[in-house]
Amino acid sequence: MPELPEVETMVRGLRPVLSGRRLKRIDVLDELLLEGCERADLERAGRGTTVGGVERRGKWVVVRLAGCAGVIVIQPRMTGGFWLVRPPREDHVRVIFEVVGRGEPVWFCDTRRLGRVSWLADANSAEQRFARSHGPDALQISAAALRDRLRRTTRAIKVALMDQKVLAGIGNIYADEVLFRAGLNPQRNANSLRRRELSELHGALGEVLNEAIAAEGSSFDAGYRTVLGLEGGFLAQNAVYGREGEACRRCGSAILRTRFPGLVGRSTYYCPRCQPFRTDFR
DNA sequence: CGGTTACCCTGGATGC
DNA sequence: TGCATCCAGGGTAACC
Repeated sequence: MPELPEVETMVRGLRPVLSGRRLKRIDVLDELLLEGCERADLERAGRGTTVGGVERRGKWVVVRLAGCAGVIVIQPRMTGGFWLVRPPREDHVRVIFEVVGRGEPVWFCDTRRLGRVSWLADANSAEQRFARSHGPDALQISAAALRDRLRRTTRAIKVALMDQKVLAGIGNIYADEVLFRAGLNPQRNANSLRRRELSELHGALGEVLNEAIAAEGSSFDAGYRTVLGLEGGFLAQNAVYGREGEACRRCGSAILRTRFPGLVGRSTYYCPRCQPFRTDFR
């Protein structure tokens, strides 16, 4: 669920509390989330260390530690999130960050424990690790780079958009929203898109992501919340995701929900009229 | 190597 | 009420 807009919202919420501040202590409550480091490594890195900055890389949260203390990388994945107010479920707290001079700690919670937390001794190695598994950030990618990357794959355009190696930051919700905005059927082969369609897609990408960031992301059920425990408002204004059977805001047709090969177990929402599979290539 | 699926996890909803 | 099943979907290992 946390995709680019949700992670960007987390980072913006964490920055004033962590950036330039000194960590007192890190407490790892659930070692299952640790990846590529020991509990002792992470806890040692956090003792008395100043935070140099908090940044987003795709769907990763990167906490840079000052000096040569390395970086902490948090991948919220499905249900991970930060809390600056006491979280509703104490048993879902996985890591606690105590900050010097701040009464309450920063909690990292993760209901389903699919999130990952790691500490890397060297900031450069973290960047390299990210670059090996990710393409350009979805908010930064140029129209030309997007075009080049999409015409190299025969997969469905939605599958390609969600591939972090193609571009970083898009998941199931925003893939559907971006494709609606661009008027493209999610099952179109990525390499079948015309130049104008790719241009539309690039424009839609920036628009949708920026609108979602402005709304502080997408919340439904007991999922994602902002660091203050508030719901993100994007799903009150979105076009298709979660709107099966409801009227398309543009043409009034009923929004459809489907599943298709290449995206096992994942729902795709689209408007059959605004996003026809066949196009007339006017 | 590109494309596709299974699996990791838990809690809430649904069905009998 | 109790129990089984399904669903949510980000990421990666493993497969064809």
